[in-house]
Amino acid sequence: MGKGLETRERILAIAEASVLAKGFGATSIDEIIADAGITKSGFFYHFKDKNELARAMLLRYVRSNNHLFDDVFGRGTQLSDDPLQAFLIGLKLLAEVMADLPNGHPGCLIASVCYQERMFDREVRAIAANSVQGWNARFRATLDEIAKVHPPHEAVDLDTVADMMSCIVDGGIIMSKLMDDPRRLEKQVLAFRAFVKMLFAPAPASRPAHAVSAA
Amino acid sequence: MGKGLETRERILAIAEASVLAKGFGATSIDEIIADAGITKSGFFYHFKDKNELARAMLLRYVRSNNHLFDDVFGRGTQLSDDPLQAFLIGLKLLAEVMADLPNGHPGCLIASVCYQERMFDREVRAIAANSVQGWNARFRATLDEIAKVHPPHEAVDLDTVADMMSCIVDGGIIMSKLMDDPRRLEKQVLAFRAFVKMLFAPAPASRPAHAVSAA
DNA sequence: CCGAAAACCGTACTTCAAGTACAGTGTTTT
DNA sequence: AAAACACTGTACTTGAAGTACGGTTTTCGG
Repeated sequence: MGKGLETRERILAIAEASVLAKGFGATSIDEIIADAGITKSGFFYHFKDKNELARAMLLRYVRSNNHLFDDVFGRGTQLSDDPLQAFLIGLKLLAEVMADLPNGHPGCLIASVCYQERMFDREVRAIAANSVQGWNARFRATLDEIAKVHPPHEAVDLDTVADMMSCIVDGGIIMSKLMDDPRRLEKQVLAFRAFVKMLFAPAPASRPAHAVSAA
Repeated sequence: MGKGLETRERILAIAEASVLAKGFGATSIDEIIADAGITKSGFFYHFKDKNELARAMLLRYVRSNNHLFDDVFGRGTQLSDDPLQAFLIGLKLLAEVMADLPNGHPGCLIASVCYQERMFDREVRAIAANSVQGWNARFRATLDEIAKVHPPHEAVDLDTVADMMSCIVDGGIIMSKLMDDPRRLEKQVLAFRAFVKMLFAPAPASRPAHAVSAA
């Protein structure tokens, strides 16, 4: 990585942390440059204004999230030929990754943008919307594969189940941040996993409906 | 309502809309007072600073949300003696309310605070955390009632299922705002409803496991 | 090793919002 | 009629966003 890209990356990382902690409007350029050890001129050399910073931050975030999903669900398909088992393995791995973040999940930039939409131009909002749409389509395709082999037990819309994945993660992040308990997010992902399992897994004949109680 | 309270309420409503659209840090007092038709002095007569405004906004939001929950789930218990059916009715009503909001759900102030935590003092963050904790406890109690009558089919942690309710709503709000489609939120609530149903409802003997396909 | 492009630094400035301070005014309540 | 309430008006300080632009150092291909 060249020196220019390195500085740019440092700015983006610092800005992301600040935006997730204080919001975009309250993130000051003076603070960013102080943390990055550069001057204001240096900042504006890399980004012509705050909107360009936002665009770059978002693209960076989306790329890293895509890598994460490729990683965990790719591993899932390596470990099982059954699409349902592969997805369940991927969800378990995802939950583990979420739980292993040292200070908990720092937050979802997409959600942050969503709650400050009027601060951004159309392009930034489009990046956010398209990314989520892409993730939903990805999960929808996975669910289709599963449904081909394991017809669902309940007549639910698979698009909605695919959406649910993103909703659970975003909601789980909020919950875990609010309660200052990283494990809340892990548990939500595992609860979604249980939902998928209940929806598609063949009913085990050995376990009658009333045998298990969690109360 | 006295004249003072009326102005105060007007300020809070305008501020809430602005915070949900732009974030707390980017919400300017000048804009609020312009919309409210008062002067800056008038604003500071009601709230000594922005943190006091945040505190009042949050309390207002929590109260109105509590009323909504009391309303829909209260109606549910009126309409059925079975705790599961009552909860399912409440969820259906909640989904309807969410879908009937004219411009979609404006956003969750708790989530907004969560994504701008460093902007607020400890008290504001405590209000947010306690409120969600309260809702979780409420849903947990409901689930306990249900589990007494209908033992769950899967060994899931009921605290996590209770959390899931808030997660789905917050995630659904983000999703529907992002996609500019209010029905996304409604569908998420109904999907959670399907989850609860699958978890507790007695398996209908008339419908074998492989009879339904949504693909 | 040299020159040009890249990657900055320094200074000065304008604009705008947050928040403070405080004196004054009309209205309502007791 | 007095006091409390609900504001208005003016003036100020502080700080961040963003502009402008000239100067300096570092890097890298030829």
